[in-house]
Amino acid sequence: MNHWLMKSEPDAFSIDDLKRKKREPWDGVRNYQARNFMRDGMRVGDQVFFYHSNCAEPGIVGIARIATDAYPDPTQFDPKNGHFDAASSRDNPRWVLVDVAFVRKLKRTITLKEMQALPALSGMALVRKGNRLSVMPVDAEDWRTILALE
DNA sequence: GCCAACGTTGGC
DNA sequence: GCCAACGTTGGC
Repeated sequence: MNHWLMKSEPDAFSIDDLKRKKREPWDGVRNYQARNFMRDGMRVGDQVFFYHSNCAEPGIVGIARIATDAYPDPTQFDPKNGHFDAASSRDNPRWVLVDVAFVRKLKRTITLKEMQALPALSGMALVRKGNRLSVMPVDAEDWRTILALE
């Protein structure tokens, strides 16, 4: 079982949105590294930290679960969609997504600030300066360390 | 294949 | 809203 972290801007899609909808296609990822993690790394049942970015208190707010294998992201084919990619085709889709299912909210937000302050997490991609990846793996040990903060 | 210009991400 | 970091694009 692998562990992951996925970022979302709460103004666009928050942990409460996922709780309400129970399950959601994680569309709009347009970064090759993030895509490759979804396509090649994720397996159904993997656990995910749901992270709120670009907001007043960035941090991990909940846990989700990978509900499907990767499949083509339909938004890349829709010219009216903000994530449309004219260079992609249905025969050879460039972008994929996975469905993500709600598991639970954390009792509190584990903030980016406190994770940055923990020496045990200094190796985590999330806390490295300039990190912009929206989908990333989380070590089993880091996963436990973070959950213990809750 | 280099690299400048440009666009985006995301913390602050 | 600012800006640092970083990915992508495209001219050469």
